[in-house]
Amino acid sequence: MVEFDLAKFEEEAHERWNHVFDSNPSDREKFYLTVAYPYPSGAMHVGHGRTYIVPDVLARFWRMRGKQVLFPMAFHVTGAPVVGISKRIARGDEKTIRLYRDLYRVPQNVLDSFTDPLTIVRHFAAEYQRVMTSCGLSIDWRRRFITVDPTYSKFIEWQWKHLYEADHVIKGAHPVRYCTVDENPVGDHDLLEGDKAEVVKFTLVMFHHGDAFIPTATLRPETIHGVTNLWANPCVTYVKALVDGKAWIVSRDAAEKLSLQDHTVEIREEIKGSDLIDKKVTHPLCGEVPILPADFVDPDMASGVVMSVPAHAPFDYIALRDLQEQGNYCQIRPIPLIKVEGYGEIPAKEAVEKAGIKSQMDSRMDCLTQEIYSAEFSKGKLFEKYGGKPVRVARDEVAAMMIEKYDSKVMYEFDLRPVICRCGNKVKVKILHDQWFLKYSDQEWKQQVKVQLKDMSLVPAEVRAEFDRTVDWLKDWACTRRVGLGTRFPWDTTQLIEPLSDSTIYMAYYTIAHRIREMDSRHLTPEVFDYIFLGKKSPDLPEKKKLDAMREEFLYWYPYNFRFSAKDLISNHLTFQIFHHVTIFPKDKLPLGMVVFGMGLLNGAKMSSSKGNVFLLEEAVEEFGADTVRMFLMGSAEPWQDFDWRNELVISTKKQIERFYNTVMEIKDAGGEPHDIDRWLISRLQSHIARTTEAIENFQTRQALQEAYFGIETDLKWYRRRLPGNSDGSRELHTLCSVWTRLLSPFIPFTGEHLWKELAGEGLVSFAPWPVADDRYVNPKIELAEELLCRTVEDIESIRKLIQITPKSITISLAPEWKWEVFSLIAKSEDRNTAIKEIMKHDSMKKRGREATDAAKQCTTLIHRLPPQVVGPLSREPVNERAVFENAQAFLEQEFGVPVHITDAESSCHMKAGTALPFKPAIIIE
RNA sequence: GCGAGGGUAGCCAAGCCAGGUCAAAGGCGCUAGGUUGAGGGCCUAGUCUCGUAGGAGUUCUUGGGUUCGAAUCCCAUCCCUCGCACCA
Repeated sequence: MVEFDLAKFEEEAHERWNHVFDSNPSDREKFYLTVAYPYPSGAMHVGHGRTYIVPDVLARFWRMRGKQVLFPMAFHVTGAPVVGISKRIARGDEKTIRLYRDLYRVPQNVLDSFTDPLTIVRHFAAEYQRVMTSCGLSIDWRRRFITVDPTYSKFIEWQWKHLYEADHVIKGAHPVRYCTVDENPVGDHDLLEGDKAEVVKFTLVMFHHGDAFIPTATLRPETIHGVTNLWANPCVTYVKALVDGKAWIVSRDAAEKLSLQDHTVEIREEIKGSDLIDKKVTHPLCGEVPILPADFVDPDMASGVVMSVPAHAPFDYIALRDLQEQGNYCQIRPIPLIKVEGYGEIPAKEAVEKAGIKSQMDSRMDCLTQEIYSAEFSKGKLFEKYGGKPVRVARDEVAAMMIEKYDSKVMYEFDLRPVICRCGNKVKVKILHDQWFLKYSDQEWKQQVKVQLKDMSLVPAEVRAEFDRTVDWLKDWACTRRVGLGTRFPWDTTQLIEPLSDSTIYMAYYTIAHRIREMDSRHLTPEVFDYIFLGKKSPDLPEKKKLDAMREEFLYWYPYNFRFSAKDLISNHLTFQIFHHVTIFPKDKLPLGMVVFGMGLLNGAKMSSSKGNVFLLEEAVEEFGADTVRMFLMGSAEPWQDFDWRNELVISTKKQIERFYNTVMEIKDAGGEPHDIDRWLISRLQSHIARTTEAIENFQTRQALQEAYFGIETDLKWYRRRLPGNSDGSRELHTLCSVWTRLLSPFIPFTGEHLWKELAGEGLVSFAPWPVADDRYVNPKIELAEELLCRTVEDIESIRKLIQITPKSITISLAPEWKWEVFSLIAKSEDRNTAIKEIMKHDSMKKRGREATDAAKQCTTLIHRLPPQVVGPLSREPVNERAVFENAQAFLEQEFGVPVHITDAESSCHMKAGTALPFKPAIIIE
C-alpha cells in the first residue's frame, strides 16, 4: 500500500494533467467562469490562493458534471503602481527592496532588473502562473495574455470607439494633485507624505476691502450670517494680485495655487499681514466686520485668510475669547445662526467650556471642531430669519447663490497637510483640462445596467442591494491618466486609458486570446473586432478564416456564466463591467452572474503585503501540500465570508485528508456480503451526494465539504461500529469509496487522482462523472430503524454514565400499541395543543384516564424534539421496534458487554417500563 | 456623515430568510481514559449550572414587543467590519 504522501501525489498528477484542461468549443454545453486577473506586482499570498481556488473548485465540479468548462487566466499589468515600485528600487529605497528581497524572495540578480516596470510584472506573472499551477488550478493557459500586448491594445481601442460613439466618453476638467517642480500630476506612489489627504472643495467668500477682494476659504458658506470678523496672520506676507483682472488680497502661497486653478494671476505688491489687522471689510450678507490677528491662520491653507464664526466654530470662539481677555475687541459678540439639538444658544462656547479647554493649542480642539461640525451638518437647522433650512441643504444653496451673486469662487485644497512630493516640493491642486471621463452619471445608461442586474444571479444574494446602490451613486469617472503602463487614449495619445477602464470586457477577449496571437496587430482594425464580436460584416477583412474561428469561439463561450471577484470591487470594477457590456454587446451576450469574495485574515489580522502580514502561497503549498491548502481555504469559510488562516487549523486539515486517504485504502477492497447496515450506508450516501451537489451549485464550498467529508465520515464510523466483530465490511464499500473520492476531488484533486487510479485503474478523476443520487437506493425504513437504534444507544450511554453502577443487564421495554396511536394522532393534528382534548374523547383512551393524558403530554414533547423527517414517517406507520432491537441484539450486547433483553412494556412489572414511548423505549439497567 | 454587512458558549464558526428538529452542527483549545511504546501520533469520552435514570434550570450584544412557543419575526440600543472613487 502506498503511504500518504501529498508531494508524491502532486508530482504524479501534474504529469498526467499536462494540457488536459485546455478547452475548445464542442457539442457539449459550455460553462465559462472567470476571475479577476491579478496585478502581478508581488508574490502571491494565501489570500490570493482562495480567490483562484474557489473558481477552480467550481470548474472541476462542472467539468465532472459533463460541461465544457473554460477557466482562463491573464495578467493585468496596466497602471501606475509598478512604475513607482521600479523607481523606488532604482533609487535604492530600503523599504521596497526589503519587501521584494526578503518577503517575496526575489534573487538579487533579478531584483537588479526591476528598474524596468515591465520586467517586474513579467517576472511576477511567471511566478503567478507557476504557483497557480502548483495549486492545481485547471486553467487553459493557452489563453494567457498581458494587458500591454499590442493585440490587446487594439481590442481596447475598439471598445473605446464604441463607448465614444454611444456618447459615453466626454471631456472635462478635473482637480488633481500636482507637483510644480516635476510639472506632473502626482500619484500615490510619488508621495513622501500625505497619501491620506483628499482634495476638497472650498468656497471663497469674497469680502470687499477698498477696491480689492479679500477671499476667505470655507467649507461652511452657510455660516456667513454669523461672521463677526476675519482672521489674518500678522506674521505672514500677503500679496495684492490681479486675479482674472480684479484685485485680490491673499497669501503668497494662495496666489500660486490660484494660478493652477484656472485663474490668471499677476502679483502687484506685497502686504504685511500686520498691516491688515484692524482693517474693515464688508460683505453683503454680514455687513462690515474687522480683520483680527490670529497665529493659527495657515498661509498654506487655501487663501490664507479665514472668516470667523465664533458661535459655531470652537477655534474662532477661543481665539476671540483670548483677545478679549487681554481687553481687546470686547464689543464683539458671537452671532448664533444654527439651531442644533443637544446644544444651547452658542454651541462652540458650550462645547469649549464643557470640555474645560483653556488654550487654542489644546489637542482636543480638532475633535471638538469635528464634533460640532458633524452635529450641525446632520441635525442643524438655520434660524428662521436665515431661511430655516437644514444645514445640509443650505450649505450647497448658499454656496451656489454666492457664486452667482456675490463673486464667490471655488477653490480646491487638501483636507490634510502637508502633502509632499518625493522631490521634496509641496504638492498643490491643479485643475487639469483635457481630462476624459466615462459618463457613468448618464441616467439612461444606469437604467440599462439596472435592467441587466435584475437578470443576473448574484452570490451571495445580499450584495444585490450594494450593486443597486452603486449604480445610483456612480458619477463620471476620470478614465485617462498621464503616467503608468497602458493603452494610449485614441483621441489624445499623450494620455493612457486608466487601468480600471481597460478591464471591463476582457472576459470576451479570453475566448479569442490564443487565436488572435497569430494575427498581425496592425491588421486588427475596429472592423475586425466588429466582425468577431458583433458579427458585423465589412469588405476586405483580413485572414477571414482565422476571424471565423474566433467568431465561433466567442459565440460558443460567451456570455460568461460567472465572474468571481473581491467584495471591495463592487463599487468600481464589478459595476463598471456591466456598464461596458450593455453598451457593446447584444442582450444574449451580457453577463449572467457574479460571485463576490470576502477577504483574508492571517491569525485574526487583516492580510497586507505592505505590512508584511502575509503568508506566501508557495510556502504554504510546500509546507502543507496543495490539497491541504485547498481544502483548508474552501472549508474554513464560504467564499463570500472572511476567512482566517491559522497554521494549527491547517495542520488538522492535513490530518483529515490523511484520514480520508487511509480509510479509503483500508476499505476499498472489502469483499463481504452486504447486510442491512450496508443498505443503510448506501441509502445515506444518496443524501450526501444530493446535498454536496446542491451546495457546490450554490457556491457553498464549506457546506459542501462539511457534507462530503464529515457527513460520510460520520456514517462510516457508525457503519464500522455496527459491523460484526469479524467483518471488514462488504463490497458495497467500493462503491462508497468511488463516490467519496469523486465528491472530494474538486477540493483535493491531487489525492483524488491518486485514489482514482487505485480505485478505477484508468482515466482521470478530473473528468470522471460526478456521482448522482439515486432514489432507488434510498431506504427510509432502514434509516428510521437505524435512527431508533442510535438514539437508544445514546440514551443507554447517558444513563449508564449518570448512575455509575456496573450493569449486569439491560432491558429495552417497548411502548404498547395504544401509545403509537396517541403519537400518530398528535403528530398528524394541525393544532397540537388541542390534540390532547381530541384524543381523550375516544372511549379507548377515556378508560385509561390519567395514564392516557400523561402519555399524550409526553408524546407532544417528544414530537417537538424529534426532527420532522422522523416524525413524518412515524405518524404514518409505526416502526416494528421489536424487530429493530432483536436484529441489533448481538450488537447491543457487544457494545455494552452485558445481556440485553427486549420486552413489551405492558407485560413488564418494572416501574420504569411505564415511561416507554414510541421511538423512545424504556431502558432498565440493573 | 452616507451606503452595505455583522455581533451565537474559552476561541473560530453553523443555525436566522421559511419561529417549535436548539443547550444550539463542525472545528480549535482544554480535561480524562485508552493505545506495549519515535515521528506537528491515533482512538474514545467530557467541556453553561444542577442532577445516582435518558431530566431540569439559565443562555445566542442590550432593552422592549409579537406569539401557546423566539437565537430565529418587529422596534429601539450599543459595538464591530467593509466601500465612499480617479486607486489596483
